Amino acid sequence: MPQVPSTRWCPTPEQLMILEEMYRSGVRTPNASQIQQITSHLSFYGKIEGKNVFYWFQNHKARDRQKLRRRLSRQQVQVASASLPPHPPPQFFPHLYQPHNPQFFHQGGGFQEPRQGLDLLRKLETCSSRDEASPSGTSPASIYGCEWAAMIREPNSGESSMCCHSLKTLELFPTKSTGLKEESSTSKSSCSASTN
Amino acid sequence: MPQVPSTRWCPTPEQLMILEEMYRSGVRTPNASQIQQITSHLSFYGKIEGKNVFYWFQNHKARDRQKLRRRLSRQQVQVASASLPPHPPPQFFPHLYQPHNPQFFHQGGGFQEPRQGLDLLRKLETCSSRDEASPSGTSPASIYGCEWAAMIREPNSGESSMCCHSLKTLELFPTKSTGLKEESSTSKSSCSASTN
DNA sequence: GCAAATTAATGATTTATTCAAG
DNA sequence: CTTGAATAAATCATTAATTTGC
Repeated sequence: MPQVPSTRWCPTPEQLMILEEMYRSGVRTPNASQIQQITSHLSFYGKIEGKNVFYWFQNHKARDRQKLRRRLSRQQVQVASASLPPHPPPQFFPHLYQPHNPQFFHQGGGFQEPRQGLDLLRKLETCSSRDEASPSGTSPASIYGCEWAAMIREPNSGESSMCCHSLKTLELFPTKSTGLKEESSTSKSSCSASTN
Repeated sequence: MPQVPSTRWCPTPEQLMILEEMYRSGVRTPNASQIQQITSHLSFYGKIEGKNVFYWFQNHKARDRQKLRRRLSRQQVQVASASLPPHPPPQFFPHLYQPHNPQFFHQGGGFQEPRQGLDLLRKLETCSSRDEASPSGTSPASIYGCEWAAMIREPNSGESSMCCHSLKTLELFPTKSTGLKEESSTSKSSCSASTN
């Protein structure tokens, strides 16, 4: 018997076919129960574990996003180079997100990812607009009492003079434009957004 | 047409670079005037507000500490495991799979389902659906065994049977192995014989 | 034709973000 | 401010495609 039987799962064509079909149907992040069932089902076509299903969806989703992002990024670069905006608007990718397929696992009315961390970006910057219902210290509104809050309360005073960036402390940081990876301007900053 | 201009700040690579450089230089908790200056400087590279800077340093500092703590913890674990096994490493949570964990009981209840993930993964590992046992020591999580299977069991959905491949929902994926459909979409179907 | 060498895909891990609760 | 939970992003690692010299 082979000493190194198999270090990793290798999906059979049937398994792959089914997984892709599910993905096309909108499955993105199956929960434990779903993974369990999928695994059971796919095990009919070959050895498979729950983690394989989990990883598959994770990777497939990620690489799908990656593909899209790269595509958009390229477009963005073209547009940006043509206009060269002062601040490149973070390009998000409003893309795939499961249209709650009723085909798969009637749970919770078809929703699978009720609150995927997609609209996560919404919160930080909008803190001022949702400060009302803040129970206590958790909301950003609570820190508005800090000294720095006074500063940001006056966007005008700041923005009008936002142009001068010659500061003693900041001088120390040469604006060396380090080569970012790919994805152009959205590499590390990971303006990860996804739409629900 | 900037579709939904994302309500929160997304640092540009330049901004991020500068912030990180400042952090490396020792900046941790800038006061209002410092934040003001930083904001002014960074606004050259993109839209930004004082609160963004404030939050960034706050979070970055926190995560840095966390990182350090984690690293130290890991080292200690290694040393401890080599010498004495006083108690399970702090990274592990023996009670993770407790059946009363509310996370896994929302599926049928019309509740929004919280995120899943690491915990789930932990459970998924080393839970083979076929006969062959996982090669000992391949994954770092063989410690959990198949606990996840028990965990994800739904209390009242009635579909907790994972033994049969024919699941009502999965029936929808016709296992038609009509030997075809190998088009461009499955160009990645590596492995196995009948690929393309 | 064939294997060693190289490259492309992709499974599996690790790390970083994010939100929410404490 | 801290910590837990759940990803998503980044990365590592292995397998399959393919290229290449013979």
